[in-house]
Amino acid sequence: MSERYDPQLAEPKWREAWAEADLFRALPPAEAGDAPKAYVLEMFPYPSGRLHVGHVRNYAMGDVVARHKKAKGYNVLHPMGWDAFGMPAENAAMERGVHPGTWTYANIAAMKAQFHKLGLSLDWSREFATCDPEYYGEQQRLFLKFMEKGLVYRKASKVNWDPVDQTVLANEQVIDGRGWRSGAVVEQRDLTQWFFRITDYAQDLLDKLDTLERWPEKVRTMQANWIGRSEGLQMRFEWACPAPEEFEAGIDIFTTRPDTLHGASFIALSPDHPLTEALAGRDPDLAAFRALCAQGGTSEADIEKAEKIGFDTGLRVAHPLRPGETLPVWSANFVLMGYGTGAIFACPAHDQRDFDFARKYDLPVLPVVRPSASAPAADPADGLSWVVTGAGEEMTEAYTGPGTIMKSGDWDGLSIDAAKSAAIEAMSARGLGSRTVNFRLRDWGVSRQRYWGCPIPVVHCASCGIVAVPAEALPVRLPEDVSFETPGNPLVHHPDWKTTTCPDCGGEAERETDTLDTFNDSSWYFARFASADDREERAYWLPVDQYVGGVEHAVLHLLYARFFSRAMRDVGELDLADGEPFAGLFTQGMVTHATFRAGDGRWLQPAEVELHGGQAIERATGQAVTVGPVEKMSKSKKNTVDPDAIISEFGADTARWFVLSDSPPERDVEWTQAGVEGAARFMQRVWSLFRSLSLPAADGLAEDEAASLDLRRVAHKATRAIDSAIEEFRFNSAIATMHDWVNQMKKAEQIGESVRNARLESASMLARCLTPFVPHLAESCWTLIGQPGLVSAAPWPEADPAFLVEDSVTLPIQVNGKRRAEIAVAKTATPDMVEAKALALPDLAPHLEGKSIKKVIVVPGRIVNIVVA
RNA sequence: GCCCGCGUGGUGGAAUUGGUAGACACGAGGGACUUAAAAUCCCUUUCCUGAAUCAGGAGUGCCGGUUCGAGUCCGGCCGCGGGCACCA
Repeated sequence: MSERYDPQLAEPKWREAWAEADLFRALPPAEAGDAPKAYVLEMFPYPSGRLHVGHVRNYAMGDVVARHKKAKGYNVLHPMGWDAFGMPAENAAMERGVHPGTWTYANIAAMKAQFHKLGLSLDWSREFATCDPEYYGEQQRLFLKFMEKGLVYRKASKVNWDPVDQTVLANEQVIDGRGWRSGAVVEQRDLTQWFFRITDYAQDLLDKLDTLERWPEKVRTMQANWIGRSEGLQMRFEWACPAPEEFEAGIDIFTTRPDTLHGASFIALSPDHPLTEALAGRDPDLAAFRALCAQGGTSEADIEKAEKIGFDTGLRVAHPLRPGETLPVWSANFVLMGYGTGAIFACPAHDQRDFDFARKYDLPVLPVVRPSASAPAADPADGLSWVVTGAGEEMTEAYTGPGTIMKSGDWDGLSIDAAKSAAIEAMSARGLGSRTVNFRLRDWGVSRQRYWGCPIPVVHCASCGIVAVPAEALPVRLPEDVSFETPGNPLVHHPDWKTTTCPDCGGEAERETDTLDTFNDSSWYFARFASADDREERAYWLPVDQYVGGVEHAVLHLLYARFFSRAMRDVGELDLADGEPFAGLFTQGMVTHATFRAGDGRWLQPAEVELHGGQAIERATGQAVTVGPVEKMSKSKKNTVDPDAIISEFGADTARWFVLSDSPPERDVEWTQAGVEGAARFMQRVWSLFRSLSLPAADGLAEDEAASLDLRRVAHKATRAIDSAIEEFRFNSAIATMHDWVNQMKKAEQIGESVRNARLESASMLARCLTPFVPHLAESCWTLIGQPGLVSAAPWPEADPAFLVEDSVTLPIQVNGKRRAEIAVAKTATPDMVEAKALALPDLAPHLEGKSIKKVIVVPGRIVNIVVA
């Protein structure tokens, strides 16, 4: 038996043993007996071709949870698959002429081999790729069910259009107003697109966030902000001038500040408002204004820089509460068509945007809220001067704080909240409006003009319109013979794929050429893992008990999946009462690395750099290297680390151990060579510990009972601490405990044979605690001390409560809150006994001399504090 | 601008309900073993003061408060990170 542990020999051997024993296959519900179920899932990867270290961290975390649950007696489902549709495959096709499917499946094979080397406890029997026709066929069936239920619709919407690639781009793909691939200036186009009615569930998606107790607060907040509920008044302003054609009824607006209605000074319409559009048809100047507004980019930076511009339409509406007063109707670029009604009433005194606009166009500023109830209306000490007309020189910004209503007739003296209610009541009574809730959340546009995605399973028939593809004709398969020569959607250019017949009338028809946004694919894969087609088995496994993935999916993926499981439930496809797919969520941090830059500005790979003390030197040239900030690993900065290289050099266990140690899982961890070497050293240290126990025992030595008891205490306490640390996702703490445990075992090794039995017991427990983290090493150690079978199949060690409590405790003694001494007392000592013993301590005499004791606080088992004066 | 989160040694971090601040690890320094190196093992490592394995003082971003006792709770600042953002 070798003195050194060799992961290259041991790791493949144990993986074979696990495969042979079929250890990680989830049991069907009927075979699970009394075992409770645990569905552990990590976000499945996009098959880019290479695993990166971030994946290693993500999957190592999931594996700790899955293996721990298994050891605790759960029937565990821990599957893996591939999020396989998407742009990179098409890019590869365009750049290298390889078919997206060929490229994707080759990548899957390569990555699966890498996955295998990590020793994860995955049930590969449920593997699939979302580009498998069986998978996307099922997705098409769901799409049609949603359509039947009215959850799908088509409408024209503005999209980012790349005129070179001839495709729609997501907002993330538009960089500084240009397409990320082509570099062409992106245009706004109106296209008819498919949408999912996610907004139907807006309220429920918001409400149920409160029930997701095992989700990070941060993610819940982000989703709540994204859904963006706001309550207010939707009301109508009626004309005080000849009404424009087709808009005779007036203008509907939405406001969250109905309390400021008396301070209204103008109406602002979005440039995209139907009324603006209609008026522009007759007024070239307004048309030019609209064109000007459309020019601005959609990026955040553009919006921030954009100056407020407006156009006076010349129309006027009546103020509903101030007889005889009228308000001008403007079109303004800061009003969005996509929110509320696309029109607002502006109260410049109490809204900064309205204020800026009013200043620019010399519109009235009419304050109707004063900051404090007591201050007289015209008191300059209020910080506001109550200018009623003109440009409001005295106000430098809008007042949006709390206060009391004034200059508002009956509402004077009311609080803002009371005035809001009064306004809503008043408008309801006049039949002009009502309380309304608005959401920031928009319906989900799912159309993509792409080849490598799930085809939308409908046909367009000249006489029947849009017709669903019948169930027996699913899946609608992507054509294999496809060309990427022409820019744009290959499905449109394909010679005959889209040509078909109408399922209803049998006449000529065309297939829909849009494919589904790839977020659809990841919105229900967890249900598919639970079972391909058995609803009861899906009900058994769902919801996912522990989901693990990156925080970058906090909104989109996690929100879409929550929508999908509700929609699936409502079309009778899923038995999930509250519609929540993920009961527990953990978002892990990234793996970062220092960046290195040569004198001439080239980025250098970590392997090209040698560190000497504080100095970094380029190996090839011997020149000094600038060590840059620690950043997320990226190819452009060359600060990536290849997991394969690490595994070949140190083994998978070392890589797993390193990415879980030191930093708390939710935080970023910095990859360092020294840290990896430290992890590798620890593997050897553990190995030597077990090896010394595998040597033949010396005879005839009496047992050292006190030392044995100490060691057993260490083992049982550590087991307990590791157990709860894993359950609470404090893997770094679990690892610190194991370090400490091993240090204690090393000390016991020096004591030797007289504590052999305790060392063996401790080692057996340690091997089982190590298993979720470093399973291969744990197997080798388990075998080394003669334990039967596989430790991966062994139950979690029981911590005996008898060893968790000490007979005596060491209490710190404070005088006026400062620690001055400590005493050892029996666990059973009463506070009085502790107090008496503490006061008698000679160490304390100098601190008590000449002072009177006012109080003695004894917290049993914790601390003694003597208060003196 | 709005909404979250976080500030602890040279570094990553620990301290779970207010109860010995700095566990554990990395790095650094010193030592043992060795012909030498690797490997391994041992010691030191928050700061300041002192006749210095001891004693005293300070210390968890800053200022203040509550408490016998605050890294932890409260108020106000400062700094960093993240999310959203003409959302009416």
